[in-house]
Amino acid sequence: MITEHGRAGVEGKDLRKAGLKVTLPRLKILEILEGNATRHFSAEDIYRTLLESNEDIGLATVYRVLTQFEAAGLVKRHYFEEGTAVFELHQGPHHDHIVCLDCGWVEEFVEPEIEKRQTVVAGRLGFTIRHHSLILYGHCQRANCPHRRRS
Amino acid sequence: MITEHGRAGVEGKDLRKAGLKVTLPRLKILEILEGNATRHFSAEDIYRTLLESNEDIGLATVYRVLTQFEAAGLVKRHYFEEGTAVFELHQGPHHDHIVCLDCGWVEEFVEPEIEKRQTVVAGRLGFTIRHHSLILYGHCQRANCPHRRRS
DNA sequence: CTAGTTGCAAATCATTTGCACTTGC
DNA sequence: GCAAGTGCAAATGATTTGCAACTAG
Repeated sequence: MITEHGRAGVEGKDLRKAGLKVTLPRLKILEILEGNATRHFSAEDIYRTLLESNEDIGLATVYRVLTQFEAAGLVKRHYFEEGTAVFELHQGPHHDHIVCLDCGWVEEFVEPEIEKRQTVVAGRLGFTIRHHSLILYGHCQRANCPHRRRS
Repeated sequence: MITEHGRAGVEGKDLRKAGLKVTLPRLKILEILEGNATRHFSAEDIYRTLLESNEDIGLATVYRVLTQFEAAGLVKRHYFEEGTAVFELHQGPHHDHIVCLDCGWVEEFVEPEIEKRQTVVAGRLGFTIRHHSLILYGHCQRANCPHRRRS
């Protein structure tokens, strides 16, 4: 169950393990989340992709499934600055994100020193960290990125 | 114009400087934002406080004013995980936040090494950073914090 | 069989907008 | 006086929920 991307794929058995029935909508949504180029989707993104594949799955189901996946730990939900939640398959180690303000492209990264310092800071302030959200916003250099100006 | 908190207060002249008329709603909202204990508010928080002070100011105005303040650089808008935006007077140097999952208490902190590493990471990935959002979520140790259990 | 799922429409929540009525300068 | 500002109600956009019909196990 190692996919061609070198990532462990998620499938039926994982759903069952999470106490969820293996249904077509769930499998299709998982399939999309496994994504090729992109690994970060809004509910709307997924819904649109399903429509394009001529799947008859409602937007409400997409939301319900994603929320259940999140509860089961299969998916992570992020709140980037565009106001709509973004979902990502929760596999591999923890990482943070950098988002391109021009084209929406998302890169993942890990910086151990940053992680470490977060714990130190929290301790200094008398907090016990449960999780965190670090998102960098900037401009990427991808060829197809439209360098739109924004203030 | 140094307040008793040792922070430079924002007042009428700052509004004018931003090209905004000095009106009662704007002054009242500024006053709330200057806050004592708390410095982070949702639009609803501010609206509620206004009602308690028997001010006849609509929620729509609160949103409009906060958005204008943000555009003028007087206020910063944050997206914490509760789905509603949080506003903070934009004074003093940049800082990040740590939020208590139990009581919603917000602390600010600065960690130069983290800031520095962010720039390095961005460079490594070919991004130019415009801004970032680092929020730690955990449990504080304040006496009045209700240590509610969550998963 | 039957509890868990789904699609659809209606409901909710946060935030924005249209409009006629004020008010600062 | 008049453009800018405001209150209220209605509109919007994202997400959730009620419910009757439908399937996985």
